[in-house]
Amino acid sequence: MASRQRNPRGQGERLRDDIIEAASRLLEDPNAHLSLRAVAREVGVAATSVYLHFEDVESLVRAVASRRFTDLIRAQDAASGGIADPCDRLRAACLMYCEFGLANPGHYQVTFSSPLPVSDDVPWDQMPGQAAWQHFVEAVAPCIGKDPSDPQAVRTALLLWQQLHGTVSLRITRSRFPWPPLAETVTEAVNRLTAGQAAGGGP
Amino acid sequence: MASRQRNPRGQGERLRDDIIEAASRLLEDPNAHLSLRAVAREVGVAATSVYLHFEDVESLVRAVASRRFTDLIRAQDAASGGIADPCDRLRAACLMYCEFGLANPGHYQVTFSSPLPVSDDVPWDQMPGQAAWQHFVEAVAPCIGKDPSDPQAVRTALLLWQQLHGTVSLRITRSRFPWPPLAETVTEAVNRLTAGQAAGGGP
DNA sequence: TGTACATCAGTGAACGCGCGTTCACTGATGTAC
DNA sequence: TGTACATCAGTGAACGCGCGTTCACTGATGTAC
Repeated sequence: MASRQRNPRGQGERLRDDIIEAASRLLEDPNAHLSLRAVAREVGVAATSVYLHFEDVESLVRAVASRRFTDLIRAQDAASGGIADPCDRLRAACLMYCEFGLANPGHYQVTFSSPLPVSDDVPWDQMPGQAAWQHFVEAVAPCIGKDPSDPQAVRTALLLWQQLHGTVSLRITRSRFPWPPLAETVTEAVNRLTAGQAAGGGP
Repeated sequence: MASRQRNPRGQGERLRDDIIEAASRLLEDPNAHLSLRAVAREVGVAATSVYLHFEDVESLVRAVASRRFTDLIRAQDAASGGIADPCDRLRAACLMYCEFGLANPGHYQVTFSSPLPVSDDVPWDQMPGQAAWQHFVEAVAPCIGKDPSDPQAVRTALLLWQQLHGTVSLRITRSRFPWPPLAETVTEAVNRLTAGQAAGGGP
């Protein structure tokens, strides 16, 4: 904790990085209440030093969330990389989404379940999760034979996202419920929600 | 706040009720952190008096959650009461679930999004939400022509619950997302998730 | 009818703790002249 | 080559606050004899 030594001149930004990673570590615990002083302690630095890089705890949390979002995108790409069939790819990506969330419940809460404090004047398309959402729509579209800009692709992606989020979120907070195997649930959800969409008509 | 007067002899349990309702009021605000002292202040009572009825904040939260669950069941019944067609009934109940959650985001978080602190030896079927879940399965079953005990009815109910929870939870925490009208989403979700289930085969 | 005692429904002061935030300070490393 | 100054990367003491928890106490209402 106290073992940290001062960065050399010109490398002051490195503390910023250390703070984000320390906060991230503390947020691994779901139901953790992140405090500025706890983060400073974790880094091995005076409490006041956090102010040098972050205005408040909220902007720090936002920075953590942003990093974990890129992790998620990367994990999804890795999981669906070698798969040819677009629906198989989609199923793999969805399963990975859930597995990722359940393996990192604390970070999942930060990225999705918490209100993600963002000032009111930040437009939607500049928010942390925007890139991940776009990425997901692009994974859904080919499975139902649509263009990512097609409203039907967007609607299907929305339903799927809601389903996956519900799946992860409920399994985290209601761990005592007799849940069926994850892969089974995800496969069935994807099948039902994409069924009949390729033809062009609703159910 | 200080206007409260002592209950008459034999009516000591009334304070318990007041505490639950005060806590409930404070929990209307999502992202509120409930504190014992704040509850006591809200009731108009000394901080120590809360200990007379609750061991800690967690058991108090559990009591609040339990009440809000019965509200939810009642609201669903009210919404789907006069409807004959079982699928129309189900859609109405689902829509009410979402509307209820979005109208009371704080209470929704307490009942579903928080880990609902319950000691490890309480079996699932004695947990606060169990009755609501059973009730929901019974609403889903007739729409797909199954018995509530049929595994397929349970599976469908599970997917629907996950879908609804995802819908509510994401709309609460990601209010800036360009969400489509709620009724549209719910209708489409129910249709897709129940489609083809009556016949007896999966997709 | 009187009185001692028990019970009930709370109160109020005090404690130590971690928190966010402020303020003036420090000490190493560069830069101008 | 020396020296004054500026900048950088932090530090450390202090503040007031709300919190959970403890402890002994209070004062009205009943009950036994």
